Amino acid sequence: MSDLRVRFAPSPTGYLHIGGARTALFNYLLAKKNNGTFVLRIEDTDVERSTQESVDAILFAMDWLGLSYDEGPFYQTERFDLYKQKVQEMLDNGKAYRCYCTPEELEAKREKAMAEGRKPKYDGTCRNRTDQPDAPFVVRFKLPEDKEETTFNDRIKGPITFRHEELDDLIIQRSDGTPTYNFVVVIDDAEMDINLIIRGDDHVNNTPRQILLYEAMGYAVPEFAHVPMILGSDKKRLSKRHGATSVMAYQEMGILPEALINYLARLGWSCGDEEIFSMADLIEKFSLENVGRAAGVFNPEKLNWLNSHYIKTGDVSRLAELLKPFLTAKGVDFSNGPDMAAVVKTLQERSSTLIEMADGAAFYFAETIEYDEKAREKFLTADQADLFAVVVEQLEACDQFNHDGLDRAFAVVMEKTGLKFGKVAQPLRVALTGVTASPSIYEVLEVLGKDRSLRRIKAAQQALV
RNA sequence: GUCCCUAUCGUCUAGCCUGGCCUAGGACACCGCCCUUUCACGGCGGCGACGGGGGUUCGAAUCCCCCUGGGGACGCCA
Repeated sequence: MSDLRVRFAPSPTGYLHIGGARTALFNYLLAKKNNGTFVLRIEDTDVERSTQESVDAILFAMDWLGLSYDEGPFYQTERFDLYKQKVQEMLDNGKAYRCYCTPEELEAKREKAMAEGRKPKYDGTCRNRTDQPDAPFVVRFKLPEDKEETTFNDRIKGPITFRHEELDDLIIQRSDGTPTYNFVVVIDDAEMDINLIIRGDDHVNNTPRQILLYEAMGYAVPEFAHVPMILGSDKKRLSKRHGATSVMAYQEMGILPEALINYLARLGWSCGDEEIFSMADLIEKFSLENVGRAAGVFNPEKLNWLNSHYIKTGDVSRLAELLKPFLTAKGVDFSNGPDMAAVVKTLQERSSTLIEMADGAAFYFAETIEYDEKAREKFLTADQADLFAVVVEQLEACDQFNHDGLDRAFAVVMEKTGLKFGKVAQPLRVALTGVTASPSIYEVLEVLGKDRSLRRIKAAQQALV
């Protein structure tokens, strides 16, 4: 096989969908694995619905995911001359014809066919007409009649055969003169030397006609690999009502790109019992042979689990940077707070998203602690006065505000008060964080630092109920 | 409706091609126990599937057929 050339060809009519991201990922992976070329092409022949904002959003999302392309982005709207020329050639050599049927007529026939239980197909009304009325027309591809069926060997699904009687003469040029998807996709994939087309399952029905178009235009037919769709929890095609479908929505939810990549790759593909894959692992191990043939249900819990894994094992300073926008979004001013990296370290094992981490980190930066009412009633009571007095005394005397130093200080506190550590820790936790769940007390004290910690404890002494 | 695809725990899946190693393995979720200064992490254990029916075979999750379920397509969208 010649050098592998694959492509991702989104239509810019919205954000990058996670289904699209997955087919982009599979293309990218295979290209990298085989030292091939990954082409990005923007399918914007539907000028009505295509927008520059969508193009930007898609490019941005691909960049966030780390899916870089080797060629492109190519825009189909910039290639209309080529398509025009191809349409003319088709017309000239009798492989296409003008059709003057109106959309209304076609719609009526479609409905009639459906009602009668037949597959709606164009009936060929204009197929053999020779006149050229002065009326709007579309150009249709004349379905070749020399074969009864078309078969292709899908790299994922195996051999698939369509009887030509299921097909009809498809429109390759609209009445406004613009070319249609099924036509340009063939021209572009052929002209860009794409030899393996990896795309969504929903395109298998288009494949036989596209193959016929390749043949009609004298192009080599590429290989196809149709990846199954992603479904929602009700096994319906994944859509907004199942939750977020946009790649960038996951970023906003505090998901790391490597977690999304890992999740998307494992949805419908596997490698033994392995679950954790870096991009490098995927490039090394991915193969079409191990892609499943059935549609898969999107499972946010597993994505979250992967995300918690990547947060747990992620680089601290990177996470610190990623966390900042989430803190800002919460209205947390971290300009004078404790060291962000130190904060992150205490939260890595207890956060499954950056949102959770931001929630857990907010108390570090608070000017004054707002106590959870229940926590205050339980732990900041007047009978804790003696305990807090001893704690303040010992922490003020503590000259090493780290684990060992604090351990020595609290040994004294426990001895003087006769309390077990648990009885000391909880009231102190509420004093320092306002709530009953937080990173360990030593970590909190150390990250907060001596001054900030003492200020909070003293404030709590004033707030005892 | 017609055509195409598809079918292992609730979900993602291993196993299927090259039948016996499968009293079907892993992961998420869930439950329990342990660890423990809280919450988590972690460790251990549990729950839980070959859609149904026919074949072929000494033997089928694995091969064949039918049924059923699910998805997709049927556009002057892509």
